[in-house]
Amino acid sequence: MSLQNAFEAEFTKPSVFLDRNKIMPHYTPNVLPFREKELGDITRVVAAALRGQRPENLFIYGKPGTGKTSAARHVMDELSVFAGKKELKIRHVYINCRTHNKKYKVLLKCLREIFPSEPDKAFQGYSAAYLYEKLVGFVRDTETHLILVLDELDKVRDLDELIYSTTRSNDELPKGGISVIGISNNLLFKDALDPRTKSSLCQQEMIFPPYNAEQLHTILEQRVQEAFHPNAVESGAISLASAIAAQESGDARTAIKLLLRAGEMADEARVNKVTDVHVKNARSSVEQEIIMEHVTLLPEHEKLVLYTIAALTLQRKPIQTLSGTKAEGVLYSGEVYEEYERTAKKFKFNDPVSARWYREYINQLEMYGMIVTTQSGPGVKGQTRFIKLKVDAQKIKDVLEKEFAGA
DNA sequence: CCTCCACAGGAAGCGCAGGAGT
DNA sequence: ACTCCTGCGCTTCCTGTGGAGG
Repeated sequence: MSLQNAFEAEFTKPSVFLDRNKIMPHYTPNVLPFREKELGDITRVVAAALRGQRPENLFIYGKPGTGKTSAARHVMDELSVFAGKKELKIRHVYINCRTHNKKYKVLLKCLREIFPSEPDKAFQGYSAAYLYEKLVGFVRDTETHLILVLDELDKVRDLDELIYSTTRSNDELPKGGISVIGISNNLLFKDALDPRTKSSLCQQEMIFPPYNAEQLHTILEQRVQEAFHPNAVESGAISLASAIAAQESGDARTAIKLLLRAGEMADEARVNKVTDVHVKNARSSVEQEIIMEHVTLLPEHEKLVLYTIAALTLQRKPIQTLSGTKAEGVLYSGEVYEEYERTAKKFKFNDPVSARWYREYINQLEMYGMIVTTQSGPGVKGQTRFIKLKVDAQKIKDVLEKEFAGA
């Protein structure tokens, strides 16, 4: 009866997973199939540092989930190991520019990586010029080849200045130097750059093409071997997952996510085999997950509108016959707006948006695929739209209720 | 047929934050 | 560091549309 039994049950609960970590989205595998050429190219560029030359800057771009980050990290890790063995002065710092989206933040992150022993607040509050001098000073004094791997480079606001700084620094450095490996998934981004920045950053450039279904299949098979128990995944499941991902974007990350969810679903159902049915269900689950992430990023009042729709949908249990026949879960545009006004007040949000803007929100929610609307045909007075929720009402309500309460 | 209803969605304009220009 | 400008979220006002009802 005790919790010990519950723990025991959890502990010994059978699972299709051998090592779940190996199939998490952020796990970097140590083999990258179909990227031999790309790995070789990156290696060739950075290998200049082994000969004491400054590697040229490299710009990598390709769609999400094509292995750009994994490839760059893999090469750099290997390079560091090799350099360590040969006692060469080569360092690299990986920085994701989504969170470090300004020159200052990049410099700061960089210094903290290089001087981890300094107290937390070191460098905080110093000017960008000071940070820059400190970094250049480090490179000069130690004659290091420093390679900055800047992921999601297009997120940096003052990129021109950042690139200019690193380029200029190399003129002041007789030995050692700073190189940049830039990574972006925005293919148009390169053309919008300042010409000087562009020529500096794109001394070398590479494109990572999307994977096709066949390649995704191989990638998944290999991951399955590491992450799942032998024979725990049917080959049909792998085929379906790779087909879905290939059709959607050639994105290895969604393919992997798909199998992860499918595995979890098999565990929940307490079966020891992952089948294509699990993958099929996982697909909608992954889609819902993406939608849920999307929901939390919506503007406040758009969330309120969506919440209202969810609440009304739940409240209207089966079929309501107030004035004729209403199909299940279908709401009038007008009644939703009225209820939304009340909801907004209930949660202490000052003045609700106008009815006009509310309609704009409805259009947006439809575009996101969270609701569908249909024109009111004969049988209803006036011209209005019927609104129907396309995602799990209870889930939406729970998530948003928690959020409103927290705020 | 005309009118009212209950909306849809276009046009203009307003206040604000952030980027460009100086 | 200052103003200027622009884009964005939103309101106000308005015209359009399809059915209900007299």
